[in-house]
Amino acid sequence: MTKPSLTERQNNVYEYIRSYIREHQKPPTIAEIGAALSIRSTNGVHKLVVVLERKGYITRTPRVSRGIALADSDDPFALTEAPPLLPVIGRVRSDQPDQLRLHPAGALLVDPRLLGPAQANSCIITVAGDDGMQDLGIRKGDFLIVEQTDWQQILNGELSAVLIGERVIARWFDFARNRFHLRPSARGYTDESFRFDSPGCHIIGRVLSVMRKL
Amino acid sequence: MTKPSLTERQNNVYEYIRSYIREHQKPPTIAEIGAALSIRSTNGVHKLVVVLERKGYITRTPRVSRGIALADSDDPFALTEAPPLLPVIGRVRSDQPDQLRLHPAGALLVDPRLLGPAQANSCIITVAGDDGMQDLGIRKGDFLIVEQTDWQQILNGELSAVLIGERVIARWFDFARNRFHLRPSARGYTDESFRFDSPGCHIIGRVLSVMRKL
DNA sequence: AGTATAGGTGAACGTATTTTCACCTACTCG
DNA sequence: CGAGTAGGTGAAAATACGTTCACCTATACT
Repeated sequence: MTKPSLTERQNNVYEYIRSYIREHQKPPTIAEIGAALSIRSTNGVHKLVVVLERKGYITRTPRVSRGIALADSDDPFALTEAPPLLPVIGRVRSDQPDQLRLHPAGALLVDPRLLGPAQANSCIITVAGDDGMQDLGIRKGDFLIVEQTDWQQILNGELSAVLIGERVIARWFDFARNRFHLRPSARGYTDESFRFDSPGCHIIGRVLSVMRKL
Repeated sequence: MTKPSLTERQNNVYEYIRSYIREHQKPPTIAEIGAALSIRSTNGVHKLVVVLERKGYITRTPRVSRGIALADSDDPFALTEAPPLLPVIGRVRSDQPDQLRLHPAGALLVDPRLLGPAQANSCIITVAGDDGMQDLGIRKGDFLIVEQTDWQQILNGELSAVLIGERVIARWFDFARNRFHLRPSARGYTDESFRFDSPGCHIIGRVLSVMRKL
């Protein structure tokens, strides 16, 4: 898919945007482009920028300052293929599961292959809160890559991440007769079950991968 | 030149800025930081950001939108530095340990923090060849991030990756009386020991982290 | 008890930035 | 010629964004 060619003036703008991003690590404002190319009216720049977007050279976020991004996927300065940086979830109360993505305790870079078919923007990282899945090789403190899903989408027998109280635990998932049954794999832990609408228990999603720093 | 330490909240802000830049190729606005960390007043964010600047973690351009930049040029998340892509080692014979980095079976992107202080270019990824460290949560098939080192640099009691025959296994390392003692953690596996110059056994290095795709 | 520090709220203010409007100039093409 | 396109000026409107002010709540320290 080859893009429409640019006029000389359009190319000037495009090249300036690239060089500005390389130098400043952020896109220029409309006015900055104008100053660099001696265009006195921001409107003149605006029109050029609109054309660049229509021709597919850049993308823009309306009404956002510095809302220009390079579209060119094989451009070394574009944000293409930025490896997924997943938020590591800190302490969250199970009665506020919607705050899961807030208060991230940090973020970890992961290889997209650890996510399988899941979309990176629906994945988060939690910390295993107990040793209930020790026989599976999951230990307390391990990082769990979790695909956030509705509990309806988790199949019986899949490994799920569950928020109980303020901690996240991994368990085999089993839904029957209006109740979750959460089965551990380790001796010393017992099955627990909750009503699907229980306030003390929130199914976060499917566990995709495990990481541990020794 | 070590910087003053950050409070938890300050660190939240700093990490968010880093991840935002990584994802969007431009710094966040004050309001965006607030939204992400559930700070309703831009002033609350502003104060945190001012502290980050005073402590030397970021630099700012006054009154300019998205005027935040990471100060730390050797920051692992700076755009200039590519995230480490470690080779995944395929089958290698223990009598040819120097071919470890040849014929990689692939490569995985890892977060530099999983490496700890180790240099990325001395690290490789191997696949655990047995369940001898099951009690440590390492199972056959797991990816092991290994810092390649001389066996002399491994301390007794550290977890080592060892090439025996054609497979890599993880074991507790113990050197005494001119012999390696390799201790498993799982029942059903027995200690093995080798002379330090034994041809059938090659110490690859220290195990830093474990990853597993479920 | 008194004080300092970290972290907030909510509202106001001023500037930065994008967007739009009316109108202009030069060039190309049928 | 008449119409369309590219690129512009200048000004005004509409937000986005950074900064500041007054005041509040914890927690730690002396």
